[in-house]
Amino acid sequence: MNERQTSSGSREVTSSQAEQTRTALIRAALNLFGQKGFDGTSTRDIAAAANANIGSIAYHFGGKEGLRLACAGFIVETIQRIAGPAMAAAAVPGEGERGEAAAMAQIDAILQRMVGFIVAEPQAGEIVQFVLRELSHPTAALDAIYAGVFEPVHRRLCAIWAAATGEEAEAEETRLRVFAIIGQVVYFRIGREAVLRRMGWSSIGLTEAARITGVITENVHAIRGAVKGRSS
Amino acid sequence: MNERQTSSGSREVTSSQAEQTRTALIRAALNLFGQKGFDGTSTRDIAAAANANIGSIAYHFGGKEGLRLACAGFIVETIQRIAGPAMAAAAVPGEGERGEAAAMAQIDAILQRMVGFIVAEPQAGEIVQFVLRELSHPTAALDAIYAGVFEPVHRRLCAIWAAATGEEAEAEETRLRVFAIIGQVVYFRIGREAVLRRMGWSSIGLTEAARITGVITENVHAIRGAVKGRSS
DNA sequence: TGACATTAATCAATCGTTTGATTAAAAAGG
DNA sequence: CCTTTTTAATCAAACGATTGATTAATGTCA
Repeated sequence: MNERQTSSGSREVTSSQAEQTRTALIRAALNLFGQKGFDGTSTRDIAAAANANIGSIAYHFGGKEGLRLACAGFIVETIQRIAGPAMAAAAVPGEGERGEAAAMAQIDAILQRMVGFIVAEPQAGEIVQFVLRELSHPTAALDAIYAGVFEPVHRRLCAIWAAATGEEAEAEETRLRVFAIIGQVVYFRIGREAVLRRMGWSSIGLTEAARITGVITENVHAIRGAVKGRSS
Repeated sequence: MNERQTSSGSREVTSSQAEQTRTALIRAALNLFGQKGFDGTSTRDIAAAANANIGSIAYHFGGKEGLRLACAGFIVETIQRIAGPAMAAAAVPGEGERGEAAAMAQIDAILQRMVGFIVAEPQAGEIVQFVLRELSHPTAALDAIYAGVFEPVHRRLCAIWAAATGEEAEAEETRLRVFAIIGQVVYFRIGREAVLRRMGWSSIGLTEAARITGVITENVHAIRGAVKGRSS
């Protein structure tokens, strides 16, 4: 009942009217859920923001809960699309110090991307907010996001960190270390309001993001140095 | 209408019946707000959990919004009470390397306390959750929490960090650095669900908190070393 | 007694969902 | 090729339930 027909051959592949309605609802819901929370958002607001009818939500997604799950799917697709390239294997340039330096350079690039996206990007704010709410109140939507984003990204970062330090990628310590590094980035979004007030900033744009990236990059390099120098 | 009487002299100082109702409502609200969010919590649930009548909320706090503000006040009092001693001036034992080592030792102690409280303490979870929700959706309650907790704690940490590194306490870089350090701790609460799944943990107790503290402490020491060694 | 506190009942408003009618387009039949 | 039938999609309207707030009556102490 919910699935669009994919029947005979000669049919317009590009967004049917129904597809437009679906994506409009998802976009609106993602925005409102992130901004006012799931419970704080009414289906009427979503429908109005999407220029769709209230009944469309039940028709296309089975209800408000189904729409939330669809938002999670949209997020997974989006993140995989924009974060995939930066996380790619980078054709491991070799073992030894050459490889370590290359891995560290990749970490720098990823950090810059992460800060730019998570902290500064305005259009990504709704996604981050949505995920943060899911993290503090897990539903089935989090399962999809964890499996599609958190798990693969964290695992990849652990591998790169291992390549940069010589540690074991899946060691408990490495996994915790990577979480701590991610935390440095993410907190500037979670604690955004506190950061703005304490720093006297009115917003976090490119300039402020660059300052944040500088400090965090310096931190990560220091940590890497300590971990590496520990073996001696 | 909202204020409790503080009338004649010979009155039992210990919790009057009204005072009990007030604190019961605040405790219940704090718990439920943190668990299900402000919009997700009904005044009926709060009253039921506090064994009080629905009307009591309007009577004592003027409404649901007033109760949220009262929760913020309760949080400020609580944090100041349990975090105050650890943050205290520690009677600065002197300048030079002696002072730096002492400051670093105090940072270690504070880190351990912070992780233990923010990440592991179950009864503090509701407070953290409440604050996190306020951070992502600021109301007047956040103003109280920022002024009573965030600002003084962050400022104090900056001062201690300055004493441990020789940097300037209120420099932009120092403030950002302290935020990054706090972020390492806080993320293990925000991303709790993701951490649990990735680490294969079923909960974060004393054992897990100790592992986290170990990694973060190592990180902070590495960062301090890099910042100090930079001047050469 | 009189001010404070609690209670049950009720209010209008809003919630998510469901309904039946309507439209447009594709499928089927000859 | 034209007609008939079926299906997908949207819409306005209304549903029952729940929301925060208010009220008037009652209870409770000093």
